[in-house]
Amino acid sequence: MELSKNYLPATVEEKWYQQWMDKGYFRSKPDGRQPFTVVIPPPNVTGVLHLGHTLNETVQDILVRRARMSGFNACWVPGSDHASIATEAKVVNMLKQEKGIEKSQLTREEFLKYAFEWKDKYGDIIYHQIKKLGCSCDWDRVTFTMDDHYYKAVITVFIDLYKKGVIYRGARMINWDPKAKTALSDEEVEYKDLQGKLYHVKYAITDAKGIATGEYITIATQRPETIMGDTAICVNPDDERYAHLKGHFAVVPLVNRSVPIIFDTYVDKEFGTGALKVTPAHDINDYNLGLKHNLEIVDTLNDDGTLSPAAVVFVGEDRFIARKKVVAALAEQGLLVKEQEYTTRLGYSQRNPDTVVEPRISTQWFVKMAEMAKPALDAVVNGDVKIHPGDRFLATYKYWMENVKDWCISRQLWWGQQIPAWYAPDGSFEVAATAAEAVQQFAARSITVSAAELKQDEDCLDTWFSSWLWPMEVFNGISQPNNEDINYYYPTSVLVTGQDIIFFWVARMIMAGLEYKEVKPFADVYFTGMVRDKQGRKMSKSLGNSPDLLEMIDKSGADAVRFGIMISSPAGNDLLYDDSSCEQGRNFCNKIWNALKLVKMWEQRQEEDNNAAADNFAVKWFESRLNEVQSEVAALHKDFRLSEGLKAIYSLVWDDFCSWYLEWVKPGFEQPIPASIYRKTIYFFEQLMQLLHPYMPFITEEIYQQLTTRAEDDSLMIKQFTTPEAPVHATLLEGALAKEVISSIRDARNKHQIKPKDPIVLYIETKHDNAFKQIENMLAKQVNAKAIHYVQEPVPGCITLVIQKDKFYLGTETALDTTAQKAALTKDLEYLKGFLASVEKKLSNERFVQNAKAEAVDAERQKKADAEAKIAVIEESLKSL
RNA sequence: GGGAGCUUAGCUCAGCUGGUUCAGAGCAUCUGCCUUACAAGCAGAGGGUCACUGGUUCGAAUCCAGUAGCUCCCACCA
Repeated sequence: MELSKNYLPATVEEKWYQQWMDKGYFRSKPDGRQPFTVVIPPPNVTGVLHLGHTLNETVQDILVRRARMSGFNACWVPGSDHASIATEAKVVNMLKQEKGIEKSQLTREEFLKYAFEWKDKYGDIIYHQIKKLGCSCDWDRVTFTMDDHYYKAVITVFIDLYKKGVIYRGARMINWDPKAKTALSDEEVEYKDLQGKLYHVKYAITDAKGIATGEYITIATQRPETIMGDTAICVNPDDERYAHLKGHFAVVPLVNRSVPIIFDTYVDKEFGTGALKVTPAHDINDYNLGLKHNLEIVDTLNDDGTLSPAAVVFVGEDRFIARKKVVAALAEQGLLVKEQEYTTRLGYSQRNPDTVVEPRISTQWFVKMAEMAKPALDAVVNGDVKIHPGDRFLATYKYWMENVKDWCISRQLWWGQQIPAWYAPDGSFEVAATAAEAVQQFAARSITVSAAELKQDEDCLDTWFSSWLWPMEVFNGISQPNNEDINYYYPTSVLVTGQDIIFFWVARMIMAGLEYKEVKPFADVYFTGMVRDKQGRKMSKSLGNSPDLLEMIDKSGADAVRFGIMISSPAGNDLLYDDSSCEQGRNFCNKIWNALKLVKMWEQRQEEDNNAAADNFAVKWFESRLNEVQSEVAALHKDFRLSEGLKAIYSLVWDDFCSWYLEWVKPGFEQPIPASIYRKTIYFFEQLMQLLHPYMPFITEEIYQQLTTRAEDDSLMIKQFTTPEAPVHATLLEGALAKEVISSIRDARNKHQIKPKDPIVLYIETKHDNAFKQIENMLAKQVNAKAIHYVQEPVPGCITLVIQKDKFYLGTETALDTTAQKAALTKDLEYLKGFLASVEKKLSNERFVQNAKAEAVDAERQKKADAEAKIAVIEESLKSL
């Protein structure tokens, strides 16, 4: 069969993925082997694969494939996350834009119907993309966080934790997203620095009887629209400026409400005016002050961020418009003292990045974290769960776990697991899986209600409250404890994820795993970096700098994309994406393809021989290089240094195999090749493809199948690695010498401008003729020599080279510049003399000889001897010039 | 305000337990080649006082301290 000029990935990739699927190679069932389990970090169900995923999935596939080829029963579970808030927002948007329906017009059931339709329509897109990438997931195990069994597991855990007293319901200051109209957890708030204004506003003072003293107190605030919610003015008790105001009151402008002046050391005398307005309903600090001083709470905002009737003025206005109006009104009444530029930090909703989060008091459900955090912290500190790379995140993890706050898990959304709390008409509630169970629980408290009277909590649970069960529930580990799968596959082997969700997800999975299985959920965590563009910016839709993955694959092939992403992504570092890396990957594929074409040309030209390979220096040299890199890659994998592993393989294939080995064993034009060498070459090629397979699965399988006829069930994907033999260093030297001789002669030719087509005559002055005689033909071809002679003394009129302890004379028709030659040799000589001097200096330093390790001293002595010998040779050559 | 990390060729990074065969790799650049596997290629080359300043040591890119710059995380100062 004629092989195409260039490698064409499209058909190859399609073909092999289908075959692997058909043969069931991705499937895993518990058996006698050791499992290697990976659960995918579930992408959002309605999302599309971006470069960040691509990096993650590629890393996972490399680990899984290598494990599968190393005797493990590899199981990679794919799936997706219902992504409560993000998906609900998308569905709401879609309904509005496509059908003109507002969410408020729908019942919960109607809305969920639309949401599931949406999921059915778009949910598979991301799986297609993962398949395109070549990922070897077990597609029979696809899990979705809203699957029935998963839903049940989440509810079970909620009820269990409630019964244990870990989950509670209460009114607390939480972060409110006025756009999504839901509570958020602290982790879902992202802070950004902003240029804002600090408004100085004066409040009239009245005495204890409410009579104006004519005095004013000036406070500073960034949020004048909240003054209607003020319930006190606070000053530092040590502040002499305000000491006389004890027992006095201040009048809140615009609403003319009288509020007490209170004293607390919390207030910084130096900041602003030293007087603080206290608005317990809209600021966490004020809330805490309010609790301490028993202040009234006046909530002046609606859930959509507009002013509520409690604000009295500007009711119904958006908070930011109200701010302007309040400022104008204050100015008009002469109460605005001044405006000051001020840099501040505002919290934004992670899922609605343009929406400023509002601190708000609200009744929500919380998980007590302190208790659960302890064992999860220990697991990481004592190395039961290892974080890679290194301990870069250990400090952060520790800090977070030691200062963890309770987790707000209720969301005022419909897309998610509905909270299993049942309220009786009197407002009391029971937590139970069903209304019927709740009725019984009420009965146990002597409250008689019927199921029909009970109302289930309207809220649903935070997405992360389902994802933290992921490593267990993908194997039904919560919904059906002790089933065969969970017992076999859990704990998983390694978790590959982005460092940005260490608290959202990683830490909480460790907590849940320890709570419900009493075993950590994974042995290793591998953090990949952020994907950035060439300018170092994060990839984002709004910047439009996120390339389309499918386009990339269409253009260069999945292998090339995988290569590009891995080669530019050192362990844990940010990935700076650049088209040129994928191009490098594509070029690499083409290189491999062409090596195949070359080798295939020899197939019909084999000539039976007497095992020439056994004695061939090129074969021996490459074999030891191969072994060396095989061991190196294995070692690198243990540390998750995948990018370095790929680099090593790349260089082995391109430089050692293609540039040196194949050139060395390549027969002349239409000449035969010794069969033993041909067989060795095929074997090497196969080994290379196997080593590379986890990184670039498609092309390696294709080459493997092309190299020779294979049995029906012979696939590189499941071919097991054999243990590499110990490297043979002796033969390495010979190869290394040959490389050096060839490169040096080529360099000399270049420097003396000898045209590539002009042959030279090569004279070799050496003590070991035999070594060179064996490689004579190859050498002649590699440096374009028409003849090789062995001499005992310098040949006049030639270019002289000294390589190790041998001398080479290049005879040429081209006119030579002896001065240049002399200059070159002199340069070498100077370097060597300098080198020798430093070695001698070191050796003459008694303290070095006494204190340094014996090997170090010996090494220096050896260096000295070598340098001296070489200097002698060069001096001799110079003389003869 | 607290913590962590980074600073090595134009760019992205290796360099583990300190020793001038460790100052490296890839990409980029330059030179010469359409040599019958590959121009998506081949053969070569140039390029860095290892951020700065001290210290430890016989010896430091490598260990320690300080300085500067960058990045990230955390934090309730209006």
